Amino acid sequence: MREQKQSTTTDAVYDLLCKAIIEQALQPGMRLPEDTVGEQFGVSRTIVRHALVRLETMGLVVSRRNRGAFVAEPSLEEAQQIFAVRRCLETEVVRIGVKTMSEPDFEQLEAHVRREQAIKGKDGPVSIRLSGEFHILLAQLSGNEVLARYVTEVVLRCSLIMAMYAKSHSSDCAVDEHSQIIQALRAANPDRAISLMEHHLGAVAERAAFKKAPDTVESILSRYGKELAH
Amino acid sequence: MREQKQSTTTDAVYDLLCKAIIEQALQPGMRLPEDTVGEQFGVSRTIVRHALVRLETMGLVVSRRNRGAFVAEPSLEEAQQIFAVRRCLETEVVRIGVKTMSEPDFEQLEAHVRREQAIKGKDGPVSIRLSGEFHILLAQLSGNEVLARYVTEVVLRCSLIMAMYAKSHSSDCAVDEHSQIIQALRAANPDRAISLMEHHLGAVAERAAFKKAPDTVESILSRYGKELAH
DNA sequence: TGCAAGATTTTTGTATCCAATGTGTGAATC
DNA sequence: GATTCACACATTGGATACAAAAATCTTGCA
Repeated sequence: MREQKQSTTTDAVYDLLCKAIIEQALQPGMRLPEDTVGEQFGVSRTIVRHALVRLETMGLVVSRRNRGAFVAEPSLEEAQQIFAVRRCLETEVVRIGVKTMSEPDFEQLEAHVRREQAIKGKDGPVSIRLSGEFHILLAQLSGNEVLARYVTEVVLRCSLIMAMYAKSHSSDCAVDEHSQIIQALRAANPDRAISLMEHHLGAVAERAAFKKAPDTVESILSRYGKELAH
Repeated sequence: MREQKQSTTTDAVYDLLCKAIIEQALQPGMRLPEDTVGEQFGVSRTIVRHALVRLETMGLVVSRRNRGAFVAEPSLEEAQQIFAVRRCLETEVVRIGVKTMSEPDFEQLEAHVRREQAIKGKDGPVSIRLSGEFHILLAQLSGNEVLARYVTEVVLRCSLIMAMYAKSHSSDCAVDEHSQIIQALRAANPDRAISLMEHHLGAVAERAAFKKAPDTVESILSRYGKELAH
């Protein structure tokens, strides 16, 4: 999910936490006490803190002073903003992609889509993660590493949003759309690739925007529950 | 430059280092030993490390394992990539801005431009910083906080790039262009605003791309100097 | 019984300490 | 005299320890 150079302990903890959040093992609003996490992974708080700092700058956790870190609970407004940025960035990805990508890249993407199809409908959270990783891979293959980093960030945050708001991630059409995007890229058809991407992201955003009620109320209550309950 | 809520010591150190790098007080390639920085600011290495982690995720410093942190020296290729992302993001800023921004926002921007004009030509590094802060302010006024955060990042990195590659930052035209962008926004003319922004960033990127020789060779030599000198 | 104020406990913020790794210098050998 | 190896030094990676702040629990009082 990240660069492989010389992974330090911090990187490992970061990756694990990241994955756990995306796969909803750690749910939005959940507290992340430093020593609890540290004990679980067998590392000291120092490491955990570093990982949490990185997760915070990414927007996957928020931390309040002297209160600790919590898994982020993006509001609907924030979600809209993230989707807007994502649309903007990914449009750029395909714009570059049609010019720079070649056959091996397409094959790599298709291999990924096959993996998505294999797990389709079986494991929701993993399905969401794989779906996101398609976009991350696409961004990486564009060759612009800076762009890829930002896309990685917004995609991860979108995964969190989907986990929060989309009741059941019906990823059926999504996988198909991924294939179509690859085809448009292979055909070096920028307009079609861009419009497909826009449509695809629009669909994803809509799925998120409508099914909001149940999970959200609960998670908000979990924050203010003490005051409201009395 | 960042959120004001409850700034911890780490935030303060981060801000100072950030500013120092942007204003070229800390030049590209310069080492940042943790305890040296810590002594200067009167804090322990722990704090400095956290600040450095954040600066690294932002791309302003790079750190090599067991070697320490260095002020980043973006390559020309990296610079191109950053500019591409910046163009993409800032285009989105004005696209949103023409729809959401109102008179008070324009006045705030104009006030900033006046500050830019006041210092024009006097203090190069500060001029670069102010020039960048115009774009950051613009992004913040767009209302999309996520977008604003990314714009902040790329603008800061661009400032570093300008510091490295642009021999003398002739900000004369830049300030004018800022004013023109405000006018286009006020006239709610998206096409003109976007094209102005594109042109403006294109000009900035070009200034960076052409004047590369002297500073770069020097800074590269400073890294490999030991081997080459013998 | 309900509220409030203080004490306790938990958890973060920060500093210091030890170990591991990389760098540079210097001596020994070819 | 040049090259290579080894040892000492400096600096980071990581863990532990201490202090401060927040949350919780308890107890006293109305």
